[in-house]
Amino acid sequence: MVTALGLVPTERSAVEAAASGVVCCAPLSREPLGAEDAVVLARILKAIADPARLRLLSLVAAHEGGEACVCDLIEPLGLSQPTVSHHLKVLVEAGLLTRDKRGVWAYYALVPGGLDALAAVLR
Amino acid sequence: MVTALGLVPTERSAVEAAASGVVCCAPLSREPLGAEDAVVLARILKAIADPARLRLLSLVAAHEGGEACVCDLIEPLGLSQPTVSHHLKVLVEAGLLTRDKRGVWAYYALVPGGLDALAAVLR
DNA sequence: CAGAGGCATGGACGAGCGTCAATATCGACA
DNA sequence: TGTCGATATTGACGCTCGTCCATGCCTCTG
Repeated sequence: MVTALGLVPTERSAVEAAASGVVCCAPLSREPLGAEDAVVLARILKAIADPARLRLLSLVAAHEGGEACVCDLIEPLGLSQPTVSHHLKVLVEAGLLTRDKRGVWAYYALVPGGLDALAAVLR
Repeated sequence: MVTALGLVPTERSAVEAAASGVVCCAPLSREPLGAEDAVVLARILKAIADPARLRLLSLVAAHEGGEACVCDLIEPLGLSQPTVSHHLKVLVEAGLLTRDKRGVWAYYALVPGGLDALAAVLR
C-alpha cells in the first residue's frame, strides 16, 4: 500500500497522516483493508474511543476561538489535571489536536480536517 | 438529552441506536458532548478501534452478496475461530453487523447506514 | 440414532488502559 | 534571584481487552 505521499504507513506517524488529510486508506466498504492499514486506523480510532477524550474534542471545538487551555477543561470534565493532560497528549499524538504553548499556558485546538478525514474512511 | 425516539440513552442499546440511524448525539464540533452521550459514543467507537474488527467489517462488506460466514473470515484474518467469533459478537452488539443463522452457517452483514451514522457524528 | 462439522461459550493468561497522588519542569513576576 | 502557578511526567493500582485452548451446542446427513 502506498499513500498519496508515496510512503508506507509505518514510515509516517499518525500525526502526519491525519494532518495531511490522508488517514491511511480507502473507505472501509470499498476494498478489503490491509493488515498494516488496519493497525494505523485502529490506533487513531483508539484515541477517540474514550468518553473523556470525546468530550475533550467537543469542549475544545466549542470553546471561544476554537482553542482552550488545560485549565479550561479540568472542571467541565471532572477529572484531575494530570489525567486531562494525559488525554490531551493522546489526542495530539493521534493527530487530532494541536498544542501551542504560550507562556505558562498550553492551548489546544482541533487539527483542521482531522475528524473529517477520519469520518471519510468509515464508509 | 433526548433522542429522536424520546428515550434516554441508557434505555436503548447501542444496537438500537445505530440501527435507527441515530447513534446518540449531535456532531462533535457543534456543541459540547454530554457525559452520558460520550459514554454511548465511546462504546461504539471501541468496537471498531481494533485492527481485527476493522478488517472484519471490510471483509464482510467486500464479500459477495455483502455477507460472509465465519468460515470465510478465519483464513484471511489469520486468527483462531473462537477469536473471530468473539470479534463478530462485539461488532453485532455495537450495532454495526447483523447475524443471520441459516442452517449450520452464521452469515454476517453490515447494518445499512451504521457506519455512515457513526461518521456523521465525527464532525 | 450416531457421527461430523460449523459456530459459540468459558476459562485463563499477558498486555494495555484510565485514573490518581506525588513530583518535576518551566515561565512569569516581584 | 526566589517564589508562585500552570502544565507535564512518573509510578502505582485496578480493570479491561485480545487471544488461545478446551469444550459445549446445534444442525445436517448417513
